[in-house]
Amino acid sequence: MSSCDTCVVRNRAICAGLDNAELVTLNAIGRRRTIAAGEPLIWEDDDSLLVANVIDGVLKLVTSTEDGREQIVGVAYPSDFIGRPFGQTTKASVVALTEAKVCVFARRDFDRFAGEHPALEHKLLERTLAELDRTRSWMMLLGRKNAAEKVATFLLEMADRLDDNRGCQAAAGPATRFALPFSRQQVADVLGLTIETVSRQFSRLKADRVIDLPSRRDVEILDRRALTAQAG
Amino acid sequence: MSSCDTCVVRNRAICAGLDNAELVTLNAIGRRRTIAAGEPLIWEDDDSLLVANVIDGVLKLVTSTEDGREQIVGVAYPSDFIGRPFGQTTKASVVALTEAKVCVFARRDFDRFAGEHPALEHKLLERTLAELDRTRSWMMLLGRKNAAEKVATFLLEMADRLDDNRGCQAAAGPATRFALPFSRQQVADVLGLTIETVSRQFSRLKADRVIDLPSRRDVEILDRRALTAQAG
DNA sequence: GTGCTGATTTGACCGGGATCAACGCGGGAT
DNA sequence: ATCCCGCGTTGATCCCGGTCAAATCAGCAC
Repeated sequence: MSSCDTCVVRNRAICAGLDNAELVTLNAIGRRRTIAAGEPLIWEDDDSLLVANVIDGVLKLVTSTEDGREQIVGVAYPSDFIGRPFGQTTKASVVALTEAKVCVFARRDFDRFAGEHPALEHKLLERTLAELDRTRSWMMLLGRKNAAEKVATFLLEMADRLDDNRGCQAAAGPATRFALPFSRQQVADVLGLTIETVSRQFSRLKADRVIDLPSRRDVEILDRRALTAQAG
Repeated sequence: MSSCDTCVVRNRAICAGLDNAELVTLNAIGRRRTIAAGEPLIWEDDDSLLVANVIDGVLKLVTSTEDGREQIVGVAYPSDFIGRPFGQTTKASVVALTEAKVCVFARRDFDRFAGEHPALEHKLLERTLAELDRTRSWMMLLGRKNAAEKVATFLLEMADRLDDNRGCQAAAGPATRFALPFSRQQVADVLGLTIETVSRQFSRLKADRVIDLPSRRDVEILDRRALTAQAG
């Protein structure tokens, strides 16, 4: 994606308000990095050594119990910020779901830079508050929605988020057809369900002609109204 | 609590780094307010008109579906910040669980003040990041833990948080005996369970001599090790 | 004290989603 | 083409936690 070539400059979300000299400095301390699908970038409960900026691709934030249960607690799309600035340890692993391009900063460097550039901290605060809102509405889903509502809500959010982030161009309304960056197991880990339940809900929605599943990873929303109704 | 008399000055969490003149200005735009138990301060999906600083008491942040299901998505204790700065609408209602003292700011005033005082924004960013971490670990609980694990985790967190916030004095390790600020229904709303299930888990823990329930709102942890084991 | 009211506990039963198991499909290697 | 192998789907059964109902308890007014 040519307009995303430089590491940070094009990231309007983080960089709005920074002047050119500041952007040059920020670029200087960041390092471009490509992560293969399935590769981790940050480990749960590790020292918080790096933070990063997603340029392209999708990553999951995941926590797990000793006995192997996983819960995906967040999903990072292009222009999202990942990692834990101003903190000693990370509380979630970050793993690439697709091949991902990120701009990595040593946390200490980033913290220092941020402390000296209030405009950056302000943007970061706004994003963090928005992420907190999103996370809280996901709690509603996990705690109070049934399997059908969870899957419908998930598909609608997917359509929105994947569209919002189609490269650097302007958004063009929610997508009706898209490639899921998740396996069935990962969908289950997002929704607090099992793989079998997710599969059954997908099959049911397909049988009811609410969605179509042209291939394992592709979804087409046929009846957005019905899907919205089922999201509760 | 005498050392908390002024509205903002004593709130180390938000105000560290502000000089005296700044504190005076911030105090000037805030208004002290007492909320009776059960009274709302902020409504879900409303315009974001005010933000506030908790001085004393406990409040819940709650979202609900049209059909009346509720999920508590956060709990605010003294020194916590509530409301949605830099945003048009609020995504959760805020309701006092106990009588609560808060320092209320018109959001516009607060936003402007924050924009002019990077030290305040920095503190707010740190708190928001910490809250996001806490919220994400709560997602693990909602999505992947069973009823016994949820209740055990809840009691342990309660003991920690209530102790951390005993007035303005220093913490003295997690409490073993405390008054729950929640009704059984509210515990259920935090954990994504029903009131009956919560009650049964409490009864079971009492029968197993892991906790004691001297009265409906009081809890005493008799066997912290066992409780920790059950938290998963 | 009695009676009222709402919260909590306890019991009986049921169902949604988990679990266990078998099967199908599709893409890659050869 | 065939064989794998991992992912996904479908079926059968089970059980945890929800639902409905009744009993009990704690305040509070009088």
